[in-house]
Amino acid sequence: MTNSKSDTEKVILEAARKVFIRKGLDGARMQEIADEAGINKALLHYYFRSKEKLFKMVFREAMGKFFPSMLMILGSQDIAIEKKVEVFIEHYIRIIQENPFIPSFIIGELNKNPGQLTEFFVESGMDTSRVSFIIEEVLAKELKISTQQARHLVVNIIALSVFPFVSRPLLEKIIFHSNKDEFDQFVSERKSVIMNLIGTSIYR
Amino acid sequence: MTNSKSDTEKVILEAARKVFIRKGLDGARMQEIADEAGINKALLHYYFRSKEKLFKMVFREAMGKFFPSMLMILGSQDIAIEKKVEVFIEHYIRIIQENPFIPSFIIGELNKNPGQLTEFFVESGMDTSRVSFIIEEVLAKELKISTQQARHLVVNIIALSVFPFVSRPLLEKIIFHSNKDEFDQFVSERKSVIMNLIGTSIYR
DNA sequence: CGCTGTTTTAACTATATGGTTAAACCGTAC
DNA sequence: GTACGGTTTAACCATATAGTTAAAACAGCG
Repeated sequence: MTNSKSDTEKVILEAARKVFIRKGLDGARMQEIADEAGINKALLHYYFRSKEKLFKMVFREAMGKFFPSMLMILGSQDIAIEKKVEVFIEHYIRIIQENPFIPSFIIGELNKNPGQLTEFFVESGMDTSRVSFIIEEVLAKELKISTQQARHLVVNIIALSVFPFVSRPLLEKIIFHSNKDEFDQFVSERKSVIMNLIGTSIYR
Repeated sequence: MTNSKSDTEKVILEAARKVFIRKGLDGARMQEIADEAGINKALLHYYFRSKEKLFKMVFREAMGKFFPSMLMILGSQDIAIEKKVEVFIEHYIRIIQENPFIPSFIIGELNKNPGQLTEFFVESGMDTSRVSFIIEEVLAKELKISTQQARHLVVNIIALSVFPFVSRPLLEKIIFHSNKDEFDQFVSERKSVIMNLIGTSIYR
């Protein structure tokens, strides 16, 4: 058996992450998570009380991989805005590549339970006024564009970065004829494609 | 009771569409679909055999809303390519606005069962070689760009069109402070933002 | 060692779920 | 009216599921 309480919690969380992210809340089974963790199912309840509480932790953690660091990059004061956008794109694509299933997981679960899941995330400390500040006072000001244009910019970057991953099964099948190497090549080009596209809109 | 077999099938399909698209395969309950349809649950099995078969029909139908018409628009021979891209973007955004939950549904379900769901769609008649033809022989040729660039273009258009909808709960909360009117205003601007962005990359 | 608190286990529970069954009902044709 | 095939219903069923329970096992301390 594991050495201590914190190890068991960790083992459970790791297993839950794997299972929830691929199966979603409804599709995941507590026994499956227990099997993945190599523990007795009753421990899930002992440590986390319920399936939903366990899911909440995994969901918040998943969200937390994507948003806070974006604030840090765009909010930093010692880099030129164009460079910040570049680093942001680079960073974003890298995070997605390291966690390719998380965007689909978030999108799918949000569709099923938008209200509560958004609250889970906001509760976790997401500072929405900080986001607005970054968009209005940093992006818009430094790029000399309107707040709304800055919003569009952020959404465009995220959209262009995320989409190939969330639609991967389809793109591979339909456009790349199940050729994974070609798809991977396509993905490796995304950074420069996005930079060019976004770059022209910033400089225009 | 309904008048005939075809009415009962229709009523079931409509109810199943509503429930599956919001709850997904695992989250939807057969009793819930029966309640939504106002029929006895056993009829679901009588007409459609199983939950999965019913889901398959709904999934294929949902996919069918998004892809075939894109081929028609881009494949038509009597419009200038730039106009075709414009009509494509316009059409795509309109379809999404009319079916705002479908993209999230597709993305979420694909994450859970990529192999089989992709097959469901391909089985339904999606002509992947026709897609390649459109990308290579129409888009790439007419725009005088490489096949790979044409692929990026299609993915960019879809990404920019779809993303605000799949991330709506979050965007509304984080960027628009739950102001639905502002979000709707933002969405209404997407067409022109996307056209400008894509337009500059086409003409560059 | 005994005690206490914590962790883990195996068995159990109440309820839900997708699916089945048999009979009742309906519409049509003779 | 009867017979027949198709549709619908209410009850039922086998299994799965999240969660509970009580006891065993463990760890640390005096």
